Amino acid sequence: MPKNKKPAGGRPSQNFDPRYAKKRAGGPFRGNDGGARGPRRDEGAGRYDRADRPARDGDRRFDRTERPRYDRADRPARDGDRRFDRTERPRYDRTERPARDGERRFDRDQRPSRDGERRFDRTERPRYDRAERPARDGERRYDRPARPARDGERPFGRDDRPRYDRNERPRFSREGERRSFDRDERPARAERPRAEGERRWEERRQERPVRTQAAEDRIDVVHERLEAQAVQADEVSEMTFADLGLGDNIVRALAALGAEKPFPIQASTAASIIDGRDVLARGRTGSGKTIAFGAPLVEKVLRAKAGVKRDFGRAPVALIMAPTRELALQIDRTVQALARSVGLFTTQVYGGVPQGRQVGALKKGVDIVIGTPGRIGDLHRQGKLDLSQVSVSVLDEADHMCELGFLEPVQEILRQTAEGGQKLLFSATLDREVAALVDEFLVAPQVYEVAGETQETGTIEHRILVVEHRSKPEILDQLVAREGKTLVFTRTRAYAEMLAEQFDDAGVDAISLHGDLNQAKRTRNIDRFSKGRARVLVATDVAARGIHVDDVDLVIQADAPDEYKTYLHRAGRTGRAGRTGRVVTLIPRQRRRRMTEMLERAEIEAPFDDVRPGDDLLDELAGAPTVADLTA
DNA sequence: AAAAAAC
Repeated sequence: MPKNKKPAGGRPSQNFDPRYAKKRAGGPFRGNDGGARGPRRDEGAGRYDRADRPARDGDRRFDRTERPRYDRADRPARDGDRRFDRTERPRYDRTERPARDGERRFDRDQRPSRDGERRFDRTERPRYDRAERPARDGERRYDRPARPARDGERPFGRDDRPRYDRNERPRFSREGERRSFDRDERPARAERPRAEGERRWEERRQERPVRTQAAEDRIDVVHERLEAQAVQADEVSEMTFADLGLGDNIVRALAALGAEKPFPIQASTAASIIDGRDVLARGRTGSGKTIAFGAPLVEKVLRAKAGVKRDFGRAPVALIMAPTRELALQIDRTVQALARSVGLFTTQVYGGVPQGRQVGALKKGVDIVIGTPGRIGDLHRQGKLDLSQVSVSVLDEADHMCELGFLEPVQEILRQTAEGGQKLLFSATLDREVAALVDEFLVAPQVYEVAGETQETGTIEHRILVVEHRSKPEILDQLVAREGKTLVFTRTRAYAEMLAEQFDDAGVDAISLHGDLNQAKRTRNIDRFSKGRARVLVATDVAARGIHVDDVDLVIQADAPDEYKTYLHRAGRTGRAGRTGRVVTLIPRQRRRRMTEMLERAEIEAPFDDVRPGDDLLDELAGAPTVADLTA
């Protein structure tokens, strides 16, 4: 029973909801962060706000957000227009000029020190050492418990490594340099007779030992458990959300979100989560993972808080982490709705926006924090986010969060949460990669996947188009000239930007999404695509995972992905929640073999077709996919 | 090699 009877509206966290903040933060500015530093409307509550009053007749209102910022540098120089470029002017250095006659130059260090004069000498000052200062009241110091070294583990310390000596390094020499390579002289690889003992790239790759045997064994245990706990979809098909142990308010909130009946992954994991078990769960893209962890998480936090007053400034007890800001925002939209229904509060903590708002929300007190690792770690280090009370941590896209660059910050954050806290790891491609986290943080995890949930039973049609490199732009133009929503993936940010412009020039409403855009623009663009105001979104892999946009019926991979997991996630932006979708991947001729291997790993069947601009097949593929296409 | 994630 929620202690807090106050309705959710009018409570502080509304101010931190990006949907409300959007108008203020947004703006088609180039190269700044969307004017987010301006005065905030919610700061002086009750102040008269002109924008809030309905417009009077003939009332002209100036809307800052609609006017593009004037950028002098963007305008071509007019004739005789002199532009000053700071970088080109050499710095004026007084000391380099010869002293003029009779000029006295003052050099402090040369002059004998005057009586009683204190001179500052860096070397005399003792170094400030945090560890030597007695801990302040309530200050928590992180001290990693000394743990015996694991087998084969090298303790960290630079001293045992021999110093790098420049002079011992063999000299670089151009002698005996390889003859320059001539493309045309060499026969194509397939035809070229194999030299004696030659192993080709694919074979070499297969032979390469990837991990030590110990690591392999440990990982296999995880993998086997994954297989062992598969839940049959029909076993749980009769369940309702109430049967799973969720309270009335949450069940009603779920219905309002359009979730009337639990999907298999939701039905199978809920009981374990509410029980407080550690959970690993794999569920196909679009199978409802957010609700699968979100609803039981809210239920659990609610039970833990039963009878406890919601104190001002209370520390969060649950943490959800995601790999991108957009995904964190999207998760919050679902979890916040569930949490509010029972009087709990959530806040988002992610980068690219000023901290103030997030810190303000934390100061008031929240129960569930949702965000990305960078800012969460940052606020924690600044002492603005107390993680010590977090007893449930969720990692969405867990395998991705274990990749290079993500793993360490994630580990560091999890180490700051309450000892023995519950951990939930979710992903559509949950695999051995999560072993690093499982080993350190999970205790006897329950592992779930839904039996029979394979790509073959999915609702997505896959096609591979083999194209000439030079005809790629035209082919893409032909594919995106269509009615439905199209999501185009590229490998780089620059190409995403370029394609969006190309489509725009061709008269197709296209926008981009990638890490070179400021957060205001990112949020605005994905919002425009969701609402259908732009029918084509060209994105990097920032949009590959987890992002849900209704009714995307065509995914185009302008660049093929490098990894089968990336293929599955990108493809999973369509065909969600049982709807049909189509994925078209463009590859150059020489990539056929690699593509075939990738599809095998992903367990996807897809026909290959050679296409040229203007081919009827392109128009066909641009049309809406039907169920018949899937069975064909 | 690129993308993501902090200022």
